[in-house]
Amino acid sequence: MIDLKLIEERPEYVKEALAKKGWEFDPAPLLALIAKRRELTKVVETNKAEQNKLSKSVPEVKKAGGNVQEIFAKVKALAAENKEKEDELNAAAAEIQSLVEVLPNLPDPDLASGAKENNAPFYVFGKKPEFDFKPKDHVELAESLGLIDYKRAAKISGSGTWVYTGLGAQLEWALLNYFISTHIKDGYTMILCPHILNEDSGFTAGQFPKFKEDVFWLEGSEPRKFILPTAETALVNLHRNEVLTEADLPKKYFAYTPCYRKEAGSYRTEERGMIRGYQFDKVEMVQYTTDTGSDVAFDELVKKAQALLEGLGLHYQLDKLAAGDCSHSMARTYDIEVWIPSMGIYKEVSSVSNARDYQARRGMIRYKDKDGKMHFCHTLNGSGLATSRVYPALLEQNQQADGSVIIPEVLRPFMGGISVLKPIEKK
RNA sequence: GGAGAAGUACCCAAGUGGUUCAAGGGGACGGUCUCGAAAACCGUUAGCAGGUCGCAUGGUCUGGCGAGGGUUCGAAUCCCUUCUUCUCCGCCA
Repeated sequence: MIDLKLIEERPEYVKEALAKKGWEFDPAPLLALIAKRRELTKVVETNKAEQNKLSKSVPEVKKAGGNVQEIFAKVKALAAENKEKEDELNAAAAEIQSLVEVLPNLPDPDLASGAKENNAPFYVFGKKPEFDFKPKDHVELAESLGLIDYKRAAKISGSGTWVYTGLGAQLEWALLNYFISTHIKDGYTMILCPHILNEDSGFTAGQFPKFKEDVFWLEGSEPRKFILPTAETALVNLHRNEVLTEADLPKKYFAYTPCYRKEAGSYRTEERGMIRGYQFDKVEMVQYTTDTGSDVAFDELVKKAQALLEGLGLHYQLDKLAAGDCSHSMARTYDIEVWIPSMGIYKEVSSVSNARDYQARRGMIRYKDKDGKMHFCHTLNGSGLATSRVYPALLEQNQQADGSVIIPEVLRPFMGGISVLKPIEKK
C-alpha cells in the first residue's frame, strides 16, 4: 500500500510515478476524502471526550446525591448527535481504504516507463547453443527420454498439467535439491509452509484484490481460503502484524512449494509442454530488511538466482523490467530469462523484486531501530528458481545428436551419479 | 466434524457493570550501596495507531484487555459473530 501521507503531500509525484506503470490515478477524490476524514475525526472525538467525561462523573454525583438522570439524558443526546458523524467517518475511512488498496506500488525512479517493450536486457550469460543436427523441442525430448507423461496427466487431471515419471521425476527433484542446498549453504532459513492460505495473506502480499480471479479458491471453507500461487505469499506473511528488532534484520528465507495458478488467459500455441501450467514447482526466496537495506538485498537475490542458472551452465539473459511490467506490488523487478531454443525466445525462470514498504504497510510488518523508533520493513522476493522453464531449457540446450541429454554436473550428486539421459528403446 | 474450557501488557496472573484513566508477581532496564559484583532497597516498564497543541523534550484527546459488531449514561466484565489454543469424542487417505 502506498503511504497515504505521501499521496497527501505529493499527489502529483504519485500520479506521475503511477503513470509510468500505465496506471491512471486522479488524486483529487482521495484528497477530498482524507480532508473530510480529518474534519469528522475532530468533531467525533471532541464529542466522545465530552461523553466520557460526563459518564465518568456519574459515581461521584451519585455519591453526592446529585441528579444522575440529567447526565444520562445529556450523554444520550450527545451520542445521538454524534451517531451520524461517526457513520460518515467510517464510510469515508472505508472509501479511502478501497481507493488506496488497489493502487500498485510506485516504481523506482530509474525505471523506464511503459510496458514489456521497454524492458532492457543488460547481461547475458553463455551463448545460444548451435546444433549440427535437427534439435528437438522439450516436449519431444521429454517423451523420447521417458521423463514426462502428458497424456496420462490429461487423463487424471486435465490440460495444462504433466506427470514426471522415473528419471524425469528424479531430474525435477534434483533441480529442487540443488537449489535448496545452495540456499542453505548461503545461510537462508528453510521453510515448509501450508499451501492453503487465508485471505489476509493474499492481501498483504498485494495479490488481492487484483489477482483474486487468478488463484484457486477452496469451496466450503469459511473464512475463504485459497491455494498459494507462489511461496512468496506465505513467506511474506510470516511476520505479518509483528514488530521485529533491527538486529534481527535482514531475515532470509526460502521455501519450496508447488505453485497453483489459474493462468486465466489463453495459452499461446508455442507454450506447449511445461512452459505454462496450473501447477509448477518453485523454490522462492524472501528477505525482510530495514528500510535502508533493501537495495543490497535485491542485488544479493539477483546474484543468487543468476548463480543457480550459471551452475547449470544454461544460457540466459538478465532483464531490467520497465515500470509497467513490474509486478503489481513491486517497486522494481529483474527477470532472469533462460534461452529456449525451440521457441527462439528467452523465458522467465526467476523474477526478483523489491516491494520496499508496500507489502509491509499492508501487513503491518515493522521493526524497531536501535533508538526504539518504529519503521516499516522492506520485503523482497525472488524465485530461486522455478523449474518449469529451467527443465525444458536444460533438455533443449543440453541435447546431443543421438537424442540424449547431458545432465549438468551440479545435479549428478542428486541423481545417483547419472550423467546422461538416454532415449528409451521402443519395444 | 461434535462437545467443553480458555485467550488480559515481555512472561505469569487478579479482575463478572462505575475511584481500575487494568491489581499483584516475575523478568528486563535505570538508580542507591560497592573497588567491582551479588544481595537488599528505590524507581521505570502498555506498546501502537490517529486527532490536536507546541520550534522541541512533550502535553492533551480518541481508539485499545485475541478480532469485529452490539447493549448501556458507563463494558476487560453482559449479548452476538469470528479467529486461535487446550481437553475429550468422532473420522482417518
